[in-house]
Amino acid sequence: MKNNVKITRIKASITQEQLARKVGVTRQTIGLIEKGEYNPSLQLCVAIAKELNRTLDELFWEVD
Amino acid sequence: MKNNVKITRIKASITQEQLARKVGVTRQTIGLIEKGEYNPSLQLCVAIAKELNRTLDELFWEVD
DNA sequence: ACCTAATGTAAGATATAGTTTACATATGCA
DNA sequence: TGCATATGTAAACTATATCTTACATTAGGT
Repeated sequence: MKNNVKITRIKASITQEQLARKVGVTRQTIGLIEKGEYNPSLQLCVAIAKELNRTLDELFWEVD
Repeated sequence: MKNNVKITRIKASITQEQLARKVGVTRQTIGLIEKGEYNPSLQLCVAIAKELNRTLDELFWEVD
């Protein structure tokens, strides 16, 4: 479940905590997704993408 | 959780059962995803997209 | 009308995403 | 050095995606 969330979030200059609040999950959940240790729900992926002004493909499609 | 899975699957001329087997879930799961009643995992979305020769965005991004 | 394949749907069980709480560590700044 | 913010991580809990089994319905073909 590798993805571009971490690099994109850092470019956007927001913390895990801020992103988590915006998309309605906890900081830990964002941390685990960034590490690729979770298989997040589609709904959450969409929320994260919108918050970071990206699309699903940009964050989650064929990373690596 | 509206999406383009059903229309894309039908265009590809395969049944729910066939798609389900290919991506490793049951027919019921595909049926509920097509109805928009599930919030599928990213992993499953990716598997479905690849099987239907589409990307995440084409099947799940800003449908409607 | 009959038969078959495809789909809709529902109840109970299981796996795992996501939460909560808590503590440790790293980093920048006064 | 000391403090505050950001992040890593872990255990126990809760919510829900997904499975299993089962039956009903629909549509196409003969």
